[in-house]
Amino acid sequence: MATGRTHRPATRSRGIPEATVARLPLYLRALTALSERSVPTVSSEELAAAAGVNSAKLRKDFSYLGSYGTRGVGYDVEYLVYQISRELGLTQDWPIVMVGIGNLGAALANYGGFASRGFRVAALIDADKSLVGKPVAGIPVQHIDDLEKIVEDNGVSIGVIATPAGAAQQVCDRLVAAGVTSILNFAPTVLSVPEGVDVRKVDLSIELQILAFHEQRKAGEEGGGDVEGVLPAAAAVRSPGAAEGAGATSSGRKGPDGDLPAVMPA
Amino acid sequence: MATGRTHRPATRSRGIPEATVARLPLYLRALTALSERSVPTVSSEELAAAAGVNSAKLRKDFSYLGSYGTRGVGYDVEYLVYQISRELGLTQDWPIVMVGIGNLGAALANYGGFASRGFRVAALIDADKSLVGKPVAGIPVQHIDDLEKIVEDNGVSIGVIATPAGAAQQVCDRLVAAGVTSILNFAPTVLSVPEGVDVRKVDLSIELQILAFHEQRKAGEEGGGDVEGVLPAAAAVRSPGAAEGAGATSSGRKGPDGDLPAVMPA
DNA sequence: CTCTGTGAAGATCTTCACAGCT
DNA sequence: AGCTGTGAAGATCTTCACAGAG
Repeated sequence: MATGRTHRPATRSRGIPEATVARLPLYLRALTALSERSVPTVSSEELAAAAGVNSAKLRKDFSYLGSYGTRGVGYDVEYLVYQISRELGLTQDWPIVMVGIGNLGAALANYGGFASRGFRVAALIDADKSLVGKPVAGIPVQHIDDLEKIVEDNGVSIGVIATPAGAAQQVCDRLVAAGVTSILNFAPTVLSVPEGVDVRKVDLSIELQILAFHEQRKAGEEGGGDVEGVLPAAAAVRSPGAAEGAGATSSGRKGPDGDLPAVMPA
Repeated sequence: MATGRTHRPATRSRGIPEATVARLPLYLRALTALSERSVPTVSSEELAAAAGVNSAKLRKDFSYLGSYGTRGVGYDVEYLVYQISRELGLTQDWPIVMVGIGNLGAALANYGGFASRGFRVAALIDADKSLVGKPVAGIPVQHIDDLEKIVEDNGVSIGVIATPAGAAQQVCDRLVAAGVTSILNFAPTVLSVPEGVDVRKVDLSIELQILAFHEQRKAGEEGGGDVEGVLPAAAAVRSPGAAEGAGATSSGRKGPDGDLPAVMPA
């Protein structure tokens, strides 16, 4: 998980397992697709296949939400879409601010998925004055000097950081001070936040490194000479479904030459 | 997992837990930073703090790699950087191809983290002919018709998909057929791949939804019991912060495949 | 009979706490 | 002393397999 300053303490209240929460969006997407095709019901088997998980896991996940299925039949698509949306809090409007409008920030701003899922880009913020006023994805970029005001005026509680690594912590501190309590961090840095603030991190460098690890394992190795225990013939490979991540991984590292802002500064 | 068996993740001395592998890049980044400051050694406590994990976990993780520390002292930074790099397979060159050069693809291509170690963008590929030949991040975009040739000529085994959701599976199939065995998918779709191929997914929409879930939790139970949901009639809209919006969401219609392209179509 | 919901078993991952090297 | 390395306990997550609703 990518929760920054973890929160283990809290009372084990009526909670849905974190692993399950991480999969709900996946189910929701599959269900939405079915809904658009006017499919009325699905079995756990079918839905699981569409979401890329196994059916037992899916049924177990749903069991934490309640008994929304019908034995011998399956699940009502519309009803389930609604229940999951509600559970995820998507039945309400979430204004978000995005800080750092470089290549990545622009790509994120253009990401259609926001609007359709209860998220609304309330503001785009950057430190580069030459960008201010310029519209990106139809939204004019505002200067970072106004960050606090923007957050407060819009009642923003979720912020997205797509600045270079060096600016991330500072931006994070300001967002938190202004009232943001959930942050999605694209900068390759570990953010430290006070308790109560959630941080999820997305870093492509880490993802690539993990792939490289497995790739290395697949390709026969040369000098290494470890192998020994590997089964001949078919090497054990991770099941594709397992690659599904709770998302959030993190990191990236500095390079000899350039640092690696998650994206270009401006 | 689509069809078959779940593989027994072969338990061998060389088998590093997946959770550990996912953290190695984090440690590597922290170590690289220390290395650049010419710090000779670090204790598990210090390094753990820099990486954002607890020290017991870090020591346990390192124990899978071997005994690279010195009791009473700590770990030699340079040595550890090397060992982790080697373990992750970063001591070799990994040519990668990126398919789908829209906003996101361009952002990724410009991502400095690639070049700085192990990864090399061998080619940028897009289906849009008007983009072909145009340099992005200094690399000329090539047409997707040449995908197979490009992959083969460059010995590419890792591909990055940043196309719209609708094109992802097809691109994936072609990459795999051409020899790619590891894929980093940014398109909001579940890719199905043959056994032996690894897929990792990065999905912004999912990350935001997970944050929304936790955010909703924090918002407190100001209202009263949520529970018991009725069918999607009037969605309850509750604003998290001060101001508020009124967009109900749930199952709004939107793009073609019900989902959002990770970025502008290529 | 079909397919959900779930107790229980199994597999992983995390944390503790301390033996043992330096 | 200080700090690593690790068995063992604990917490989570996954999978099995079947009772039982429809």
